[in-house]
Amino acid sequence: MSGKPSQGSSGNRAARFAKPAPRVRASSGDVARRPAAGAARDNVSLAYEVLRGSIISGELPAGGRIVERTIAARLNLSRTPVRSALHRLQQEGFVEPLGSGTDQRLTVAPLTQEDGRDLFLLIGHLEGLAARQAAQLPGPARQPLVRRLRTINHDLAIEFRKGPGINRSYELDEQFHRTYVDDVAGPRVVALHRAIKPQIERYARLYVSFLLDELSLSVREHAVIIRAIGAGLPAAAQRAVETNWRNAADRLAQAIAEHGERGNWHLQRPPRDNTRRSRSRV
Amino acid sequence: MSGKPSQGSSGNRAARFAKPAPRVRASSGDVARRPAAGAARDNVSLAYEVLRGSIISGELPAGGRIVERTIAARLNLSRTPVRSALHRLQQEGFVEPLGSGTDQRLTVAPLTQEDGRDLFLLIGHLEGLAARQAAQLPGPARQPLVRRLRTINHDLAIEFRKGPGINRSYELDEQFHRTYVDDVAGPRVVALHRAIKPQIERYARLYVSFLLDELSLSVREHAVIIRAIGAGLPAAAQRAVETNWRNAADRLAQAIAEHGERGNWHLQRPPRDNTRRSRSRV
DNA sequence: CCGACCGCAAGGGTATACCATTTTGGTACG
DNA sequence: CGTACCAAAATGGTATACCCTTGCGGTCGG
Repeated sequence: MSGKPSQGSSGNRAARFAKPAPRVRASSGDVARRPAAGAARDNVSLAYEVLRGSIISGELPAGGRIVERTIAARLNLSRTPVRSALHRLQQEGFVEPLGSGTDQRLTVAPLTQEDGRDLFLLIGHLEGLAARQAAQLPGPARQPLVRRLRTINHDLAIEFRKGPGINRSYELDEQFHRTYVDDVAGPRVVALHRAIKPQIERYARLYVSFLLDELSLSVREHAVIIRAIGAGLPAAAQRAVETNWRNAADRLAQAIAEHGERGNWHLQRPPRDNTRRSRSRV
Repeated sequence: MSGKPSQGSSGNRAARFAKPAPRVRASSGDVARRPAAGAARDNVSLAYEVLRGSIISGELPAGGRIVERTIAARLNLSRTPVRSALHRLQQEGFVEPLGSGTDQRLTVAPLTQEDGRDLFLLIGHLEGLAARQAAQLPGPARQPLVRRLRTINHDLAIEFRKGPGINRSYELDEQFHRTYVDDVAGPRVVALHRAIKPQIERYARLYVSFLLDELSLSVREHAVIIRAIGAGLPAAAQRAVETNWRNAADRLAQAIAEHGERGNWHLQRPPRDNTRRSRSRV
């Protein structure tokens, strides 16, 4: 996730207009120089994805301020799509308003022990619902699913035996859970899951060591999940998934307690905005 | 609001560069007549609430098209806040895009059997999480909660004995569930609940008779919930709540099966009586 | 020396103008 | 009479200019 993804790649036509210095002065007049107004259909998605990625990766530090204009300039977009993206991120919980009521100063949501716990539990229950429904599928539809789950969990186990192959483990775990959620849950649950789950990665990245520990234990718990789904036991499947996540939540809470929280202490400032200098006049 | 003097710029490309307008700095003459620019702080909230209310009440029919400009005109706002509100509603599921891929035509989300079921189950599991946490509260904090729940459920029972006092029953049921969610669940769960729960009312309004039937049965199920929370049994509390909602979901599915779905006939055009005839030329 | 006032800049909200795309309805041609 | 093409309008996306509130720092008076 390099800092400047704006140019080229993925057909972003809007970026074709390189404008490093947003010193827009001269002609407020008109459109003549505007690159493309309604060109790209998904500039808002672009902004959304870039921002989300930056938050997840930690490039935008937890607790740090987020400024529409700055982001817009960085992405070479206007504030409008950026604003939309920020609203969405706010609703999903990646970003949260800081100031008092009327003032909507945005910040990157901090990573706290309590929030982490809520988050993990929430995901656990979302996935619990999916697992229950998976176990209720008719046999013919259930068996392929179970097979896929088994394969993934098997790979996960192998990954651990191979040693500290870090990243792939996380991805496999994610894939495991996604498998029974995306295929069987209703669109609402899937959408919710897709919106919320990535936030777990924020915590995961910070406490990798603990996470890995947790993951290796998960292999066993996954087996329980698979068995319950395979046997068509909804309650057991749900319980197994929820337990899996509850354990993870406990682990995370412990890790945070030891390592401290991030971003809960609002002091961050990117060194970039040191434009204070010009003020000495008056 | 119909005084729209600015004749569309549809065809006059030539006239565009009649105005170089290199200055425009000091005198903002042509814009000054605007009544209130940043006057109200929460026009977007206003739009959001009005729209949500209209959707819930059925004033905006399920499956009907939603048009930014129309709404904006109706509310005497510009498209910007309306757009924000619509995005939010879309994310929450009140509104959904219809057209093909790139085209983002918005419609009021239809009420289908499947969606209704998913919705009820989802809420059930969300509240199940809350109930579990409620049962895990320390005794001193749990008892007042239990007392409140008992009172509400008691009122609900009375309401039924009084006869067909319709609306209050629904409200009491809602209050019952809100009581253990808002007080004990984490902010994430509460926010989610607040965003999603109102959508249930859309279904409730359509199938009132079935809902009332269901509600009268709920009194007994609520008692089970109260007992479980009071006794501090997380698993039982969770199960009771989920069962409550699962039953409701079954009832709803049955009701929809009998009465038919609303808004699923994907055919544009709610009323056709509108002003269409500006096209008289040609 | 400390506290209150003033003023500027920062930052989010709103209105508006423009654009691209898709839909639609009509007309002309087969 | 049906179909294909064309033009207008409908509709959502984007950029931009302006507004208002708030926070912060400096200056001035007690």
